[in-house]
Amino acid sequence: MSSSQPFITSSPIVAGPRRKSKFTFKHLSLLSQSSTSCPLRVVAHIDLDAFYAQCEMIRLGVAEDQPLAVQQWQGLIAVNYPARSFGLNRFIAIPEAKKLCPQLIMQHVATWREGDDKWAYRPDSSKSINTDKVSLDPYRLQSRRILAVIKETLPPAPPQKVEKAGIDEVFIDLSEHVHSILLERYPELAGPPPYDDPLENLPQPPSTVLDWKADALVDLDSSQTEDDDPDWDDIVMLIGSEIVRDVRKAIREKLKYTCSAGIARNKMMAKLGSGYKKPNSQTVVRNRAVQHFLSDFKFTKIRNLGGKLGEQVVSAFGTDQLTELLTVSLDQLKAKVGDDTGTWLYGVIRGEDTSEISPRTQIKSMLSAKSFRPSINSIDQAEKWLRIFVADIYARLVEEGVVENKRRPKTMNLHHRQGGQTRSKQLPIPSGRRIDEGSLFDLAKTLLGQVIVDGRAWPCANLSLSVGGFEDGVTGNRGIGGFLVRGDEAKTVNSAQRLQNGHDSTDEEFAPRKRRKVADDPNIRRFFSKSESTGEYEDFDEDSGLQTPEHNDATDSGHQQSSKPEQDGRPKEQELHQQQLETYFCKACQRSIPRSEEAEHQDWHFAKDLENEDRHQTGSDTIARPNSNSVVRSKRGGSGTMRPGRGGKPQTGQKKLAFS
DNA sequence: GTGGATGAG
DNA sequence: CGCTCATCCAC
Repeated sequence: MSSSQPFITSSPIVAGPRRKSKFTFKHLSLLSQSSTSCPLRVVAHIDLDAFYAQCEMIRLGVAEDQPLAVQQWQGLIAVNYPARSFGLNRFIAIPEAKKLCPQLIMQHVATWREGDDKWAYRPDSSKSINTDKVSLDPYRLQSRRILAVIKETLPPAPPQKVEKAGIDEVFIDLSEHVHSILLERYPELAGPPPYDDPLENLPQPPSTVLDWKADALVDLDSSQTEDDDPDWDDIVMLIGSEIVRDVRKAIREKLKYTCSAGIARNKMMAKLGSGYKKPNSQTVVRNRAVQHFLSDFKFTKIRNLGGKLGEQVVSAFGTDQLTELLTVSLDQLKAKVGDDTGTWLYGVIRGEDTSEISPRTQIKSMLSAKSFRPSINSIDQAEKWLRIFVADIYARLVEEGVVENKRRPKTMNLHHRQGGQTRSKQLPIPSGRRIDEGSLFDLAKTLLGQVIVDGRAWPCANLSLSVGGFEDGVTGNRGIGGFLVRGDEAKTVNSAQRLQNGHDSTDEEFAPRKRRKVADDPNIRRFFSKSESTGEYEDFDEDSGLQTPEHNDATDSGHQQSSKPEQDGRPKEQELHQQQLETYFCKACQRSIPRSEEAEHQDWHFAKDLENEDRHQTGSDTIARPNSNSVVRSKRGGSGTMRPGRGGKPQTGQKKLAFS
């Protein structure tokens, strides 16, 4: 804990130049609404340290100071921090890595293998590139567990503004939470503004020492040191930092993972902040430090400027230094990259970013793909891989709650690459019918046929299968029996859609399912439990949609077994079948329940699950709607802020009114 | 809605 | 690097 020095110290407040805060009661109100244009906004970015490597360390029970890397075929895809101190990184060749760090532990990722119906960690996987495809499922599972801990650590009040930005990172909008803590702590802010004028400035904060604990603080520009008194924007950052510290602590204590975090006024700055000091540290970027902090970066490090757009800007202005771009006028920027992108760029290099934290934690598509080292040359070969892709995707669909009709993908897509050419075809997944491996595989085969009809399809260097267009299943939760169904377009459930006894079977309906909604993720309870799939393409029994082939319960301790890196015999098929008749497998509990107790058990869940809805966000709709990144800030003159266009082509930004 | 491209991790 | 995911755009 090399704590850094507090940056803001007490100022004895004698006839300060300013008796009032520069923020107003209106700003405070905007904070409570998580307005993206609020100057007191607090956003956090949390990033797991070398995530895949940590997953493997924890799974295998490797000591924290042991160098470990995660291997995929002949490359490394993650390197933990102890290993990095030997000079290792992701792009280093394996013999090189061993030379630099002889004690390096290398763990290959889990793989799917033809003829097997589960992914597994296999001792020979790195030599099996021709028969295996990698599975990231273990990491997805861990990611869900972590997300769940984050959510349960934060106030429950829906909507929780947590955005999953990747398998190992999230953004959190802390504004509302910070606001409530602020009012508790400083009751003088709670009253109505003087003269009931929201534009009245807030009182100045008490000039106490701000205790930043162990947080890293971004240095101030030397030109800014005079304006020393803490204002409310400093206080809210401090509160945000305390919250984030609690979240990180919970992740650490409950799941053993370390992470780094950034706390700042918006997503961009929070993200830059989380990368400032790693591993296992958090960094506060106070508003007064933004410019100085940014000046150290190449603008190509900023999100959306890492690719062709960034290159375009570099070549247009002959520099990759952010500071130099600051001297470029808005009009010049617009002239080079278009109006919208130019406007976006002008703001972003000044630390402005009004993009929303969209409280979405669920994926929109899933994909299973493989590059073929020697290319493949026949339909036969292609179909073998399709079989594996389908098994992979189906297992993940099960995790998504698809068999319980919680969510459902609408389309399937097949991509095919031959040489430089990539072509794809897509088809709707027939509605009204249960999704199973057999139907998915048939669809995939159809797509394959469509892709290879015209033109040369061989040799094929890459195939990828994806499903997408997920629709929410039933989200409602009324109904004494807990029986719910969903029509194709039903987004919510009302009494008319509710069935008496759970088995109406119009052709257009999916098989009605009992409700079994678990917070977000039924699978998070089991550490590295394998996802299931039958491996065969037979239908489930119509009334046993909830059941899954039994897991091997031997490792189910709710926690990792450091002793068992490798898996694990699974039940024999016959036993499986027998078991399925007498029990059903409750994914929420991760255990088998006797048929006789099924109804009661379901009802118990039903009653239990009336909390967390991740669905409809009412949104802070005063300003912007979910997914709209664009909010106009009208500080003076009011310039629009928009997303950058793609490929240098600006896209229309939508404008929303702001305050002030 | 479809298919390609860009971008991030 | 190889694999996943998301978003946007022209059609």
